[in-house]
Formats: sequence, C-alpha cells, structure tokens
Amino acid sequence: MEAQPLYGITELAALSGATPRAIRLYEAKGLLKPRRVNGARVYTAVDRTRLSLILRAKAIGSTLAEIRTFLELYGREGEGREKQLEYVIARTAEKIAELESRRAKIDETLAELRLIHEGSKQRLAARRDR
Amino acid sequence: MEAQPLYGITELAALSGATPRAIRLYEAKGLLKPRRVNGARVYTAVDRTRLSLILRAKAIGSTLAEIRTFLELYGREGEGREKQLEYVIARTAEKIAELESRRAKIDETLAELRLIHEGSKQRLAARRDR
DNA sequence: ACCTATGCTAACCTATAGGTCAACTGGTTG
DNA sequence: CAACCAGTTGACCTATAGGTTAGCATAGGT
Repeated sequence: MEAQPLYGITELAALSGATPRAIRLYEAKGLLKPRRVNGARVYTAVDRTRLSLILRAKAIGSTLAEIRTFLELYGREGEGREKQLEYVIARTAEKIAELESRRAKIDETLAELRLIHEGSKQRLAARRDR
Repeated sequence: MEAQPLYGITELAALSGATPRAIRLYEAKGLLKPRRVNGARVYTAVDRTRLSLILRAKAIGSTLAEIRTFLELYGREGEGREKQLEYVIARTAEKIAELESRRAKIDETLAELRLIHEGSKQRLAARRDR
C-alpha cells in the first residue's frame, strides 16, 4: 500500500487555482467524485488530474455538461465490452472534429489579428520616420 | 453611387445563422450599429461581415464584451493618430497571445482525445480478430 | 380601407457558472 | 472546556446570452 497524497478541498483549490465553490459545483455536476471522510471531501492525485482537465477544457470554452461527457470517455476507455469501445470511438471522433473546427476558427481569427497588428506597426513606423 | 445590398434583420438572420433576437442583443451591447429607416434596422454588407466575425469569435468561446473590444480594433485600424496606433498594436498583441494560448490548450486536449480514440480502436480490433 | 409581412420595444423567463453568506459539525490543541 | 480550524449544506444573488411573448407601428399589395 503506497501512501498516496490526499488533499482537502481548500488545498486542492490552492493547487489548482479553482475556488472551493467551483470544485463543489463540479462535483454537483458529476465531474468529480471525491471520497468522503466524516462528510468532508478528500481528493487524490487522480482527482487532481481530473480537475486540471476540467479547467483546461473550461479555458477553451467547453461547458461543464460537455466536459462531463468528455471525462466519461476516460473512465470508459478501459472497459473492454465492444459496445463501450464503439461508444468511446464515436464520441472521441465527434469531440476531435469539434475541436479541430474550433482550432481552425482560432487560426482564422489569429490571421486577421496579425494583419491588423502588422499593418498598424508599419503605419506607425512610416509616420515616425517621416 | 453603387447600389449596395441591404438587408432587413430577418434576412440577415437567415444569412448568418443567428436569430434576430441575438442580432438585436449584439447591437444593444455595441457590437453592431445598423442604420435605421423608419425605426427599422437596415444592414449593409459591412454589417454582415462584422456579424460573421462576431459569430466566429463566439464559436471560439469569446464573450460579447471581449468581442466588442476586438471589433473596435477594426474600426480604429485606419485612424492615423499615434496614440490610436499604439493602442491597436498593444491590444492586438494581447489578443494574439491569448488566442495562441487557447490554441495550445486545444492541441493538448486533441492529443489526449486522439490517444483515447486510437487506443480504443486498437482494442476493438484486437478483440474482433481473436 | 384592410390585410399581411416585417419590424419595434419592453417585460419576463431560462440555463450556466459561479460568489456570498449563514448556520452547523467535527477534530485539534492550548 | 473553549476556541479555532476546515469543512458541510442550503439559500440567495449576480452576470451572460439569449428565448418567448405581448402589444404597437409601418409599408406594400389588392
């Protein structure tokens, strides 16, 4: 038995950058399921990893509901039943397509921003050495 | 005087995929400023382009407030005063950095999804030709 | 003159993602 | 034992991004 690190909610909050309130919310939405000790939530390294996945997914604009189904893919990955595997394959394909499209849109927006940025720099330079 | 195409709100909605309600909301938030004819909103091709920028920005997870400042960059781009140019250069740099970071996170998430996806495919194949 | 299409504002309702606050519990330690 | 964490639930509040509905106005067609 390895003594794995365990965290209280405030501690996890500090480590992750999320607030305790947000962490509880994620649990209420089914994204986290910490063990309980005398009613208090106790988090493991696995929970910590899950939480960073959640925060990263949030940062790219996913809703908690989406993230939930996303996280379920991790859980089911190991399960060997064919139906499960097929489900995982289908859902990951969807998510991948969606993220690729999002990425493409970011690239378009980036291209336009760079145009404006460079153009303005040129203009400023021209105006200065005149 | 070129006769440019003009659109009513329902028409623009149909063309863009947004609802009239959403379009009015964007105006209320300062993202669009259509001309008025007898009180009714009239949109030009320029408004149409702006709207697609808005929708694209929304699709990548920007809030309307962010998009607003973003759109102002387009407006100010042409203005030649130095302060304006400096402002535009600074803000576009910020936005660019932000989007690049977002893009990187999407890439990380994509990498993980692809691992799960491919792994599951392998598993399924292994199980089938056994 | 009347009807229909299109549009307008205003008011209200919804879901999402939390912040804030109150009241309570359980363990530790001086 | 009292005081103090750290934590709990529950209730209420907020902002964002719209949907829905109602009531009124206007223009065009017949």
